[in-house]
Amino acid sequence: MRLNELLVKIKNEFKNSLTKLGYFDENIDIILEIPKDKSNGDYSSNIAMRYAKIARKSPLIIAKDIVENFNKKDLFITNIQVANPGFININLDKTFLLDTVNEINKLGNHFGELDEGKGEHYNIEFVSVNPTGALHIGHARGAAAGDSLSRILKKAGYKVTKEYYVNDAGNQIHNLALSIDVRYKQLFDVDVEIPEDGYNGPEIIETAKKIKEEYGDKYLSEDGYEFFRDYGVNSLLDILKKDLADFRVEFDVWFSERSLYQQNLVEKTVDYLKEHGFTYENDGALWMKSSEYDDEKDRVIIKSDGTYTYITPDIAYHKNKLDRGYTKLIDILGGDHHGYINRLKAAIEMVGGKSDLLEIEILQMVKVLQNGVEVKMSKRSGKAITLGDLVSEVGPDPIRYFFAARSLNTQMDLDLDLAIRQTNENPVYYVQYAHARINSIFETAKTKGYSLDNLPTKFTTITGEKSFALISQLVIYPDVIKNASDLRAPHKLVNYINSLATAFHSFYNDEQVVSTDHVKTMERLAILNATKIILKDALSLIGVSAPNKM
RNA sequence: GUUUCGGUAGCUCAGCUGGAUAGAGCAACGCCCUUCUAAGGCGUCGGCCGGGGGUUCGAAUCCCUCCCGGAAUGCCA
Repeated sequence: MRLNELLVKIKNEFKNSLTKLGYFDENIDIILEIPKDKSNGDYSSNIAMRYAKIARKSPLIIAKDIVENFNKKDLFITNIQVANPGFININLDKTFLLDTVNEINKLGNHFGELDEGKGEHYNIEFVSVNPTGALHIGHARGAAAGDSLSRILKKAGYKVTKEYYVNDAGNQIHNLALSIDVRYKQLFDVDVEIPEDGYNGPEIIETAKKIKEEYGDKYLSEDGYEFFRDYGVNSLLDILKKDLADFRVEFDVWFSERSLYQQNLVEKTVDYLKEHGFTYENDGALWMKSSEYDDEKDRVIIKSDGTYTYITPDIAYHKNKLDRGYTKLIDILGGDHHGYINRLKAAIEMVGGKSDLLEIEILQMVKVLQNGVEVKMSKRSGKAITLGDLVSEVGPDPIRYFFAARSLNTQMDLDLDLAIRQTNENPVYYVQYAHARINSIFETAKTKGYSLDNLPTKFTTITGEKSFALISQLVIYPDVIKNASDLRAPHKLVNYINSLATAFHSFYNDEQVVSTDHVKTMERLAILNATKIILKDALSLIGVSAPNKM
């Protein structure tokens, strides 16, 4: 029997006991939680306190009554008792927990997979940075968050499509083309300057150089605007893809904004809005009535000069996503986009979707510090610290871990000096070290003639407090997945990984694993094998590697 | 002004779907390597949980209000 089944049975027995007492009320959930302090038992219920009002008795008396009517038979309960001010604390037969070790060793990295998303297909859009320059550190947070969240949702049983919306049409691409044009001409000593809204990043110069190498001075004499634009988009997209891949972030779909125009989807969407009476003209522009759907005001979708605003193709894009049949759209956007939420949701409703089909997760800004001073990130100026540089310097692990460790809606400071430092000040090494240490124990065991092939499934020598502290961490892994998935909170997983690593390190200092006692050694190896599986799997969900050696 | 995120240990942050003495990492200090990796363990120090009201048996957590900081408030993207 699995732990979850046992907990359900225990809850049922609480229900029985309450029914016998004549208190039971369906509206009050019976909750079992794991107390912070182990001396309060393995599980604890506040049920007596919650019934105090209904029963009109003191929680302590109710708790006593519940316990007296509680039938412990076949519930693996070694102790059940009442504590002030009315908690009911339960201790489970410790050996029961050991079954989870067997389950992990049997299922491997499939342990913790849930069945939450039956029939659901999520589309999760993130990064979606314009292809006008390299990714900088600020963008890395979105990449890390979206990717980690996707992995967690998949683990929880959801079907997930990761998507990047490529803004390859519109004004910024126009500026990109002009910027490349200037850089190209400068390579031939033509006296031209980057326009005011142009891009100054080194990638632009690199792109111009590549064009010069391949095509020589061809575009000095003929107009290269369209060529520069298309070449630039492709070239910069390649850079983005590589930087993301190095950061262990891959996308299933790269969706081109321009493809919307090619299929007339933007025009059709505008027509749809017009036909359904969601628009009106004013001051020579076309407005949508978003204020009728929780947006603070109406928004222009066709400017008086006849061009679209930023949101117009984006509405067509989101309609397209809905048409593709996803059951939920998750957009991960930067903190500067929060004013965008309501107008996009309004638009979703106008094109026929329910507003809760679209879920927008806002990432707060990252303040980057170097030598204790804030560094401003700007793609226009080209002065930003790029993700690619950072990853090639320290690898993806510290950065992925750092971003995953914070909840999405906290404004965080990134201390570059600390991120780069490869010492114990950097918390990622603490958890990776746990994994490497386990592997090292396995190596030692092998040289002493032990094999991991036939791990024991019965345990007779596991008694230490640290052992059970470690095992109880393993046991809750599926709950952590569910929680992180439900709350869209990758950092919950990081907290867990940390606790697991702590439990292991503590165990390590307390128990000698490899010894001449065959039974003791094999049983400990079995627990560590399970620990290693979970550590590695949990780290993989946040895109961090689990090295065997450090 | 409005919207929104935040204010918890010296620093960076968890805890916020109400629970038992408020946690972690780093920093500081002290112990622990003839035995599986000391990037480790164990311990000490450190807190009006921004202020004030309220709800509750119980509030860092929920409600109201005020203060402080960031972000957004474009026919930019």
